[in-house]
Amino acid sequence: MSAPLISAALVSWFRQNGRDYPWRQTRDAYAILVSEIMLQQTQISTVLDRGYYARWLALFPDFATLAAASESEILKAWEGLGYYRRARNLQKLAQVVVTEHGGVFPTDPAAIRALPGIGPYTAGAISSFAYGLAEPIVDGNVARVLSRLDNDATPIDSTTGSKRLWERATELVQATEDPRSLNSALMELGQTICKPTQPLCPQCPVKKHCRATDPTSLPVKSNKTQMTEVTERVVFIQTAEGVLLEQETGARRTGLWKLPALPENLAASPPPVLLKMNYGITRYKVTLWVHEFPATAPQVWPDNHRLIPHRDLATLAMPSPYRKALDKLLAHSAFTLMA
DNA sequence: GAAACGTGGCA
DNA sequence: TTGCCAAGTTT
Repeated sequence: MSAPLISAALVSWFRQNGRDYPWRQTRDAYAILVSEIMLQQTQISTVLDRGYYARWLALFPDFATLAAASESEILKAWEGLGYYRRARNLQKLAQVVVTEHGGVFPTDPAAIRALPGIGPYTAGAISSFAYGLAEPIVDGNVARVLSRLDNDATPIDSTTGSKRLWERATELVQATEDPRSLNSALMELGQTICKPTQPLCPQCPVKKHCRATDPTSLPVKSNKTQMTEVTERVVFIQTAEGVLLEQETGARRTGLWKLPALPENLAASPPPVLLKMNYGITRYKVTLWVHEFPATAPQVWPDNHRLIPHRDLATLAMPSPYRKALDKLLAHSAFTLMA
């Protein structure tokens, strides 16, 4: 369909209705990059209202500072945002920019795409937002908008569907003199008008061009991963000196701290329960049991276990469920008052 | 190409 | 309370 007309209507709409976010007040590639990585699979309100974005830029104002930071500083600044690999990759990226690009972020889309943690969406976003290049973007919002516009029920997570979306996004962004506004408009339209459950079609700037007969039935997604229930048992061990924590070493939340796992030899007859919590992580529904640990059962803890002084607890990076559990446990603890 | 990877908000 | 969704990338 008529890409120039659709693009023009979107750009015009965005210029009048676009919201004023911090990352739209700058063309600094670093500041825009940080926003794009933080916002992956994460709501704007989380990033802004909880201070992550401003705090990160204050702690790590440029590539050189971020490249030289410690892993613990980075993880602490990211604590609560989830998908912690994003933070690691962001630092790797900063180190690559410093060592291989002379400290200057590349302007070539292919070079941007090659950086760690940068996929097709983020490469297009930075290319257009920071440099004004006519590079396409397809995120969850854009996929919804485009599939409705074309009334296309091809699953957006299929190869065919994805290819089609990127072609359409390319067509639209190349049909305007203002790629920055066009890409912003596509996302913001999905966010404010072309919403998942209650689209505001009467207010839509491209309703004349929209073929959707049943907007809420789109987009179609094929993959549905099954949730699995799991039980997790940990222990709360506290002395006057501090709390015993375990640093994760696996492939997931490596480097983050948690309550120590209940030793295998006690799993058969677990000690009394102090706290029970439910939380979800990716495809798992976890029931977390926090157990007492019998003083009569001395234990040699592996090397990744440390007795953390009370005053240092807040400086460590912990995944949200453990942070919440620890806060509750300490609220009822006599030692806390002494810390 | 499927699965893994966090978390908070909302219907 | 449960399920789905939100500016995706990596393996």
